Amino acid sequence: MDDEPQARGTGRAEPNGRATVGSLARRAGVSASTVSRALRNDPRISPEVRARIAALAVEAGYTPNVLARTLVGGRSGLIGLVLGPVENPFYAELMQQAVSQAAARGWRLLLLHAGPGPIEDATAEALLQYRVDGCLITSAELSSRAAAICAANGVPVVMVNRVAREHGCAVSCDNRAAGAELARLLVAAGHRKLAVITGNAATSTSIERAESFAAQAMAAGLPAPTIITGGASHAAGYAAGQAIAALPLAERPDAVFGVSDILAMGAMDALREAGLSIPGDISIVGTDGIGPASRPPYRMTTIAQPLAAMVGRGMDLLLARIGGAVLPQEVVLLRGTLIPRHSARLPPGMVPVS
Amino acid sequence: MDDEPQARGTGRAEPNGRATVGSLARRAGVSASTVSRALRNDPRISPEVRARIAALAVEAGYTPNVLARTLVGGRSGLIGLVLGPVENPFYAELMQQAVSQAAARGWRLLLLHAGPGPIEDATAEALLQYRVDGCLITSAELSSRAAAICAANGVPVVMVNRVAREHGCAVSCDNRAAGAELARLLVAAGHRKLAVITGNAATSTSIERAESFAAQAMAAGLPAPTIITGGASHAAGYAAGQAIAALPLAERPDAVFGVSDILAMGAMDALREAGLSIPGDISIVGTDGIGPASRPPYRMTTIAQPLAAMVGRGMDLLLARIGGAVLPQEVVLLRGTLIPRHSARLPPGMVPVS
DNA sequence: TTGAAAGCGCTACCAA
DNA sequence: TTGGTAGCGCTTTCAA
Repeated sequence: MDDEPQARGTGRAEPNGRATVGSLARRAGVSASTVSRALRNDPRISPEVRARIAALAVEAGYTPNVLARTLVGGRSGLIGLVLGPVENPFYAELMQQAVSQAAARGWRLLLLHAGPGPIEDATAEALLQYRVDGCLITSAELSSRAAAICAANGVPVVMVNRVAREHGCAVSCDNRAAGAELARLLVAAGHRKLAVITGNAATSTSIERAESFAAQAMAAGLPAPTIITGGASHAAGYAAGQAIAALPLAERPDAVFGVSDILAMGAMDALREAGLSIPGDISIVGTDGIGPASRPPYRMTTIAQPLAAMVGRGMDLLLARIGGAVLPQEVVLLRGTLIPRHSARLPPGMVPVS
Repeated sequence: MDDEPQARGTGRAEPNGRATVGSLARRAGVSASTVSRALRNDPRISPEVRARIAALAVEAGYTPNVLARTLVGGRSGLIGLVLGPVENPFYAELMQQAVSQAAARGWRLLLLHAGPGPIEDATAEALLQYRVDGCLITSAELSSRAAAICAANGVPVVMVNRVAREHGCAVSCDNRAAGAELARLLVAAGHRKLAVITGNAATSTSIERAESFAAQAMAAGLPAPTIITGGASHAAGYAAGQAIAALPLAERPDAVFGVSDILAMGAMDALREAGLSIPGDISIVGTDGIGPASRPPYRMTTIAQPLAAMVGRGMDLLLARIGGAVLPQEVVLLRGTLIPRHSARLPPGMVPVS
């Protein structure tokens, strides 16, 4: 293990490894406790001593060893991050938010998983091994093993864009409101035959959006929307679009709701390839508000999720529980924003963005 | 710290906190040393004892505290990850590769940065504070501060998709070969007036691709390609496309090389909006091989980077240096793969994919 | 084959 | 205002 020759970098002030509280104490002629306190700006340390130690620390290139600090009983400052398939830009955008907002709070992210499917068991262990203070989950599912680990060890969990079925808090877009709003929009625009492309069957997000969309359509007196099985990828949306294009004309919907933008984009690509014009022949709407959906080929009418706010609220929930406080599990629903664009025929008077 | 009411979840075997080597030792009636050795499968421990302790560990839900293990002198098992702007799916795809390949090697990723611009100084510190064993950088630039930190502290650094200017190893696609190959392709297809949309001016990736593209074009007897200033985003490509469309007809190129797919996609969107047909009026080619570039609206002719191999080689380089071994800095160039698609008129005999 | 002791770097408690 | 001591959880000599 350690018998390899240690090539400890170039001329650091500390000849033999990095500066420590101990080495600073020796050089300053004070005790380690004093150094520790001075470095943390403990008001009990005299200004002179504090300044001297601070200068010394800078000179020596001192960096506190967070691991040791954590060992003695504090927080690790680490948040476990679990991401869904980043083929969906939604997760990539969410990740970028998470990184910057975590940094703003002095936290670091331990990237545990990214991709489809649940966390592997071995990875879930890392969450304990590194003593993460909390966990931010955005994947389709927290593996039951990981969930058990968190629950059993008091690691707070917050799911973003998902409502947890078992353990933990959640921050989510108001998916029911979103589904209903899109249905109302399509109805008002004069559409009579709706279809919905479903997402991952196991996710609350997909279910809620699809259900409320259908319920609203029926409440408006339309027949139940045709249900097309989709998935979580562009490819799944594409396949769904092909299926729609293959429908006999009498059964073809005049408006389609893809429960996520990436899905709706796939469907749009397939429908256009089949020779249909959007929104001339068929209107398409999605949800999420991802960047690519706004670009010229798509100009997707969608409900944008308030991503920054969602991540922020998620971290608030985490922070409140990291102290060890026993708080009730909380579900926060944030309202999305309708962005009317050219992918759908719009109700009279509604003007598309851009 | 520990006097707060600990909501220690459900019936963990250890009533008061997590199981430790010490607690297992007490329960097994042996010393901590023995437990430590047994858990690490030290051959000196008798099979019976080892089995007994292993069983006990499982029963108690024991997880080693990596932080403590690191403290005593070992590796942290942490790799710092620095990502560029994830608006470019290339970085998102790279991240997914990095996560799975790191996990396969028993490493975890500390996500330090994601987005445009260099790491903030405060973030760079984290890399020392958490004692990362190495660093994987894919951002436009390692801030000079972060570079200095790594160099001064013997933290191995590998840049992926970038050739480091100062410190560290690099794994990159053979960008010169890629640029030249695309130029040859366009020339062979009969194009006479080429243009190139440049990327971030500071990155080796962009410079190499653009330079070799231009050199090859001129070597084939064409005039120097028009240089259009681009950037790193779809928006930058879009602006470049608008600039091209605004050119007087006599100056308009008949083929455009965007040094990255995302850039080329933006340009294509703008050119189409300006009423030009692709590849009828203008051929467009890119580089990277990102997923969205293969979809119907784009069908981008591109050179795909061998992402998995690049990440793998990057981790190899890191691994070799993490022991502390003093190895020369190494630059690994991997060859990309041409994927001819419909965004460009192709040379006779070359058939587009899909 | 096992145990005792020391120490990694840091903070907290109790004295002074 | 400062120092001494102990201990977080683990590994690793050195002894037995």
